Amino acid sequence: MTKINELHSKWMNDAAYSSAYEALEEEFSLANAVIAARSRAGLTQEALADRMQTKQSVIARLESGHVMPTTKTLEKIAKATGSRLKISFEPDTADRAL
Amino acid sequence: MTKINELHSKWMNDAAYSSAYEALEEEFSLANAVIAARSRAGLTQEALADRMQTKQSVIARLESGHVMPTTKTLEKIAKATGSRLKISFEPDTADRAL
DNA sequence: ATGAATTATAGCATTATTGTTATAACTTCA
DNA sequence: TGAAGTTATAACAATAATGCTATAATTCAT
Repeated sequence: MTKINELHSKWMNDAAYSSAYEALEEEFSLANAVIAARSRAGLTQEALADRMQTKQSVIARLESGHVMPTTKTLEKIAKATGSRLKISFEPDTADRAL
Repeated sequence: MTKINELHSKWMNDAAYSSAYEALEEEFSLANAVIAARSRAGLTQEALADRMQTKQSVIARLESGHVMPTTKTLEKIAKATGSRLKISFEPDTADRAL
């Protein structure tokens, strides 16, 4: 049981997820990106941790926004959630469409 | 003298910059992103280091691609180069335009 | 070629993230 | 309510990034 799709839809309009979406501080926004990636993949913290060969507490810590993770960790998250990590520095003054 | 704009144009078609642009490994691509951001800002490694309150060797190390920097460091780079750091996990299977 | 400027490497101390275990808090469901 | 499942916190060791100094290697201009 415990259909992960149900969990997904639950997460989509629930506590951590939606609240994280409001705050837009970089640090917090990164935590949100992690949560979003995991949510998309339909994984629990523990399941994601397993795929990353680490522990659930590590994921919780990342999603808490209390650490500034290394890009190595971000890469692992990307791979484990079936996503591609994109890091870029966008010029501040650039006034292009997207 | 030593107009940084000249340096910029020099970098634009030179060694590190263009060669880094070819290799597309994530790790190396990140180093490239750092180089590109610094290049756009028209800063030397030392000038960037100063703005980041660190040392030239640190920047060189980052651009060498031998470390997986923390997001804290990436944020500093963004601020110092007048850019905005963007980190995202893009779904692998997503087949959208951009 | 000489010298100045810029970048690359090395080594070590410091600091922060990560690994790990344990446990609490919270939610959902029977 | 009670149990299972999920997430949050704490504490500490291990690991890796960062800070720093010194110096080599490159590049560029004169």
